[in-house]
Amino acid sequence: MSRTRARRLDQVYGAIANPTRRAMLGVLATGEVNVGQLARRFPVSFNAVSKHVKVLERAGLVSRRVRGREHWLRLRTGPLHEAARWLARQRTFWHSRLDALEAMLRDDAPPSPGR
Amino acid sequence: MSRTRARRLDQVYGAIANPTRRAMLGVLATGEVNVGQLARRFPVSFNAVSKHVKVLERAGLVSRRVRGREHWLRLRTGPLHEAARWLARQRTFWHSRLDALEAMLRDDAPPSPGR
DNA sequence: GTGATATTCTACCAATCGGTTGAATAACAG
DNA sequence: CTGTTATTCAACCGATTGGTAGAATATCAC
Repeated sequence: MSRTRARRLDQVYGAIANPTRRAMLGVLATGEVNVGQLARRFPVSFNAVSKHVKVLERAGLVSRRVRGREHWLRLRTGPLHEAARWLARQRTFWHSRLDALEAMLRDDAPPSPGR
Repeated sequence: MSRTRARRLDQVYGAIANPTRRAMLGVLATGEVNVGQLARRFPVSFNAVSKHVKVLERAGLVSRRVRGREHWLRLRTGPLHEAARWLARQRTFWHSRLDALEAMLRDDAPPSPGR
């Protein structure tokens, strides 16, 4: 995996690791909103929301269009596709590996059938 | 979404937001390894690896079986399935919402075809 | 027992995070 | 121009993070 792709994954997973930001993406999915509208939906300060938006923006999950004094935010699904694809790929890879391993252990020497 | 499920998502996404930990999961997929074997594969101190393992463990991605003085680690795919499923569900939901929105804007008043 | 090995625990550090408040900037409304 | 509104910027705070080093603990090998 390329360095830049890895960092993008860091940023996307880091962004959605926060419940407030996950909820923000949900709001963004209903259409473009500006920062103030977004802030009114969350029990934190305007400035905190502004910071969260910047995190989402840095991860490429949100784009910003400045229209007068208002900043309109738009959900970008590209990075989500990437993140989902990486997860799915790794998941199946890991699963097949573990299945093979389990089969091997079953034939050979079960160490502790635990869990 | 339940509180505990949300926190589990926080932990899983937080865990895989780190490239070293993602790589560790890759190693774990090849079978059980103990902490020392894992540490030898990464250019950080043994203690740093021990900490990373604890993060993965707290996220439910790794289980530990103590055998004498060695701690054997095993990849747990359950939380990964959950995380992937959540991402896939949200992704399609957001996408359909955005498609509907785009269609509406196309019929009504294109604000700026942007991107 | 002694010594080596595997691991965690404790303490520390600098950086980041999620939050706040207050000031600065810029655009609208009169 | 004045004032209000929308937003960022700057500074601060306490908690967390990713890393280190050293001490403590427990197991193995002799």
